[in-house]
Formats: sequence, C-alpha cells, structure tokens
Amino acid sequence: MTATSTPKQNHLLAALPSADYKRLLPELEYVRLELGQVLYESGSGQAYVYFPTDSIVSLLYVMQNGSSAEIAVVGYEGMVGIALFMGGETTPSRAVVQSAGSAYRFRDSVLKIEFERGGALQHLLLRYTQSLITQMAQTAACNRHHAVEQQLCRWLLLSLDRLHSSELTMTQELIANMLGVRREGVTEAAGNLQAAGLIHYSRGKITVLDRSKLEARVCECYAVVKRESDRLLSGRSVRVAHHS
Amino acid sequence: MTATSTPKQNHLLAALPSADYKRLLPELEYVRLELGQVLYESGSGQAYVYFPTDSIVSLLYVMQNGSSAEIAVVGYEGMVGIALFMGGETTPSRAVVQSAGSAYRFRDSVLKIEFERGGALQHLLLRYTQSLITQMAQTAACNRHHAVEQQLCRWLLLSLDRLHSSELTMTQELIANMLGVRREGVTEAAGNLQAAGLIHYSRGKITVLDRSKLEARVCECYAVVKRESDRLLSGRSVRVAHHS
DNA sequence: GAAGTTCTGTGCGGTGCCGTACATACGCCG
DNA sequence: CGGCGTATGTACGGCACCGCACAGAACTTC
Repeated sequence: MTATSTPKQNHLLAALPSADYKRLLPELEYVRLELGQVLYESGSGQAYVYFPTDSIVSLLYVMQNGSSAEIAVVGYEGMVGIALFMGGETTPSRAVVQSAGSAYRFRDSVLKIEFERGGALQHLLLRYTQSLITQMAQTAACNRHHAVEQQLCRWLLLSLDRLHSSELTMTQELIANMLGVRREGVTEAAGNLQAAGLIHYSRGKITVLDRSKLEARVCECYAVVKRESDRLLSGRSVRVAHHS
Repeated sequence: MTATSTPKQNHLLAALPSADYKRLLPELEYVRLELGQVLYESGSGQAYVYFPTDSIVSLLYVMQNGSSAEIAVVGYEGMVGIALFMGGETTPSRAVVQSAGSAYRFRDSVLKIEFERGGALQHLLLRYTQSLITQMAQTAACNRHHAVEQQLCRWLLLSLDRLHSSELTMTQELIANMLGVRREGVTEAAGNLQAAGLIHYSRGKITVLDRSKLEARVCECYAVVKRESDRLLSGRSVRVAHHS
C-alpha cells in the first residue's frame, strides 16, 4: 500500500465543494492508523477528527463486566468524532482501529469553526450522522433478533465494503469482541461459512471467496443499512423528496 | 389531566431563548396523542415534528418476520422527527405512541427554516440528537448482554422518567413488542418484580411501588443514558469543557 | 529445531429465551 | 347474572449461546 494517498479517498472530503475543500486542505494531516489503536476513550475528549481512507474504525461500547459490543463501524464513507459538532464533546463509546490503514485528520477547533459556517460541510456531516444513527439502530435490532452466523455475515460485508481488498486481518477473538459473543461462537459460525466455501481463514487472515453467497446468508440488517447509507450519501442526495 | 397545557412543558421548547420561542409560538399546534397512534411509518415522510409534553413515543424497528424492537423512547425531554433536520427526510423506523397524552407540533417546513438559522434551536436539537444516539447505542449493547428482567427495569424507569405519575397504562404484550421478546418473558420478569414488591400491575395498569429498588435491579444502561442525557440537555450545558 | 506464544477447534453441562399450547382471571356489556 | 373478549399465568420440549476446560495447530524466538 505505498500508493499515493489523497484526502479525496474519503467520501465526505471528496463530496465537499472545491471552495470548502481548498480551505480545509492545509489543515489536513495524513496519519497512519494501526490495528488496535484507540482514537478516543469513552467519555474523554478528542483533539482530532479522523477521516479514514482505507482504514476501518469501530465504535465500541464496553460494559462494566468487561464485555463489549460494536455499535457502528466507520470507513472511507465517514468520519470519527461526530460528538464534536453535535455539541456534546464526548460520547460513552470507544473508537478503536479495526483495520489498519490511512486517514486524514484535523483539529477539533477547525471542525467546529467549519461546521458553524453552516454550508455544505454541515449538511454533509449531518447526513452522515443520520446514516450512522441508522446503523446503530439496526445493530440494536439485529442484536435482539438474529443469530450469530448472520451477524458475522453482516459484519464481514460491512468490513468488506470499507476495504479495497477481499482479505481482512482480524482474529476470531477480535471479531467476537465486536459482535459481543464468545470467541467459540465465532469459530463455529466461521467454520460453517468456510465449509460452505464462502470464506477462507487462517490465523487472523480472512479471505472472502464468494461475496454473493455471503449476501444470500446475511440478515436483512445489512441491506437496510447499505440502502439507507447510499440514499443519504450519494452525490445527488441533496435533492429533497418534496412530499405533497 | 385537564390541567392547562403549555409548550414549555416540553424541555426543548422551554430551553429556547425567548426571542426564538416567541417566533415559534404561533406555529405551534396542540395535539392529543392516543395510545398506539403512529406518527410516522418506516421510510415515509412526515409533515410534522412533535414535541411531547406528557406523552411518550417509541421509536421502533420492525423486522421482516414481524418481530420488533424499540430503539429509543421520546418524551417531554425531546422531539420526534429528527430526520427532517438531519437532511434525510425519512428513517427506517416507526414512531408509535406508547403512552397517551399531549404534544405540540409544527410543520416540517417551519422546522427546517428554523434549523437553518443556525442559532440556539439548532444547537439544542443537535445536542438532543446526540443524547438520542447514546440511547440507541446503549440499547444495542443492552440487547446483547443483559437479561430480560434488567431490560424491563430499564424500560420502566425510562418510561417513569417521562411521566408525571407512577402508573403506566401498558399491557405485557406491548412491552414485549418494545423489548423484542416473548410476552411470556415479560410475564415472568414482571412477576418477579411484583413478588419482590417493586411494582404492582393488573390488566394493563402498572404501578411502580418502589423506584429505588427498581434502580437497584436495573442494568448499568439506564444510568449511562440518564447521565449522558442530563449532561447534554441540562440548562448550563452550553458551557463547553475546554480540554487542555 | 526446541520451546514458547498465539490462534483455532472441540466437548460438556448449564441456562435463558423461544415456540407452542392451554388454563385461569379479570372487566365489560347485554 | 352469564357470557365474551382480553390480559395474564403456567407448562414443556427445544435450541442457541454461555462458561469453562483443554487439545491441537501454526507462527515466533532464540
């Protein structure tokens, strides 16, 4: 991955009008995010907002008893740190790098000033926030009603969508933490998927062999989130359904 | 409840600077919300935003197989219809009245214009949205890790906080739909709580007898949501933690 | 190549919730 | 009062997932 990197690989940055983009460009800082790196901790402030390009960041809730659950995932389509412009400064969640890669970041103060301008960037970030809300809500429903194997499929597809390859570096242990289940549960579900020829894995490398079969096995939650995310963030989305 | 009703019973409306409040007042319409009434359906637009005073509205996800799950609850502290100012117009959720009562509403167009002004109302609504996000995320984690009885406690407390009485009108069947579990599961959990003297119920009326014991039995999720909600929406909250 | 570490596979009893079926109790209304 | 509809209680088999324990397999280190 020594390919040249540009902020436009992040879709939010790419969607900015060129005037806004040019104004922001000098503030942007390229950073490399390593697996397991914590971008912010539950309840603590953050000095930067991050715009991933080929990295993936998980938003995690960690319970008192130590168990955890992923509530949303952020890749090139989004940003990490919405609490800064929503006004709360912090959230009770933790942001941890799930897949190493690159991102651009700028300081919280820059974000706030830009957001307050109220222009395209504000609209873009609010729409993105809504798609994030959809993802969280769907996760809540999915946690209630769907089996681990289906959730694993959902998780794999969400990750795949945010990568430019069909291989992800991720142990079953870590996936289990994300899904909030036992590691053995992931072993079993992943074993089924491997036996059916959908994926291949060995020691922390998972390769998706047949994406369409994965989509056939996943629960509806994946499609709902994807559709809504496409709707909210597609280029022409500013056109508003003006209902009678 | 023939007491005179005022928009200021809704905390968002009450928190507006008087100039904004006065400007909005003529647009506000008093409405009565009946149990089971649907304020908006998944994916469909809405003509009004609602500010409950003594009613409670649930945001529900309904799955393809007919099962459902509540993802958040809205009372006097909030509003129904955030998708309108977030820019997406619709969400994949349904808003249904969980406890009958009053609300004020105004048209979507009014909301959008006011929101675009970018002043106090915008900040207020964004902070409220963040607290709603917290509630959804915590619900996702709670659905994963906590037992039905604890979730019932959480649900009762969340409802209680939004009522001005300790009695709620709600059959076990409906609670089961909200929690996304079997009705029998609610019967059993509620039976335990009644046997322990925390609540009393009969045919759709639930009376909370000992709130403190309920708080002792609930999972951490209730406190997290409450604390965060207080933090984000308390009067002085505009003061920002300026971190070093 | 031997030893240690990390990752994955498997087995077992336990349990919390599910699906289904049916029984009882309460409230309303003629 | 008697009957009907709705709300609640109980029972039972089944299953998905849990917690725990440990075995094997692969990569790392020296």
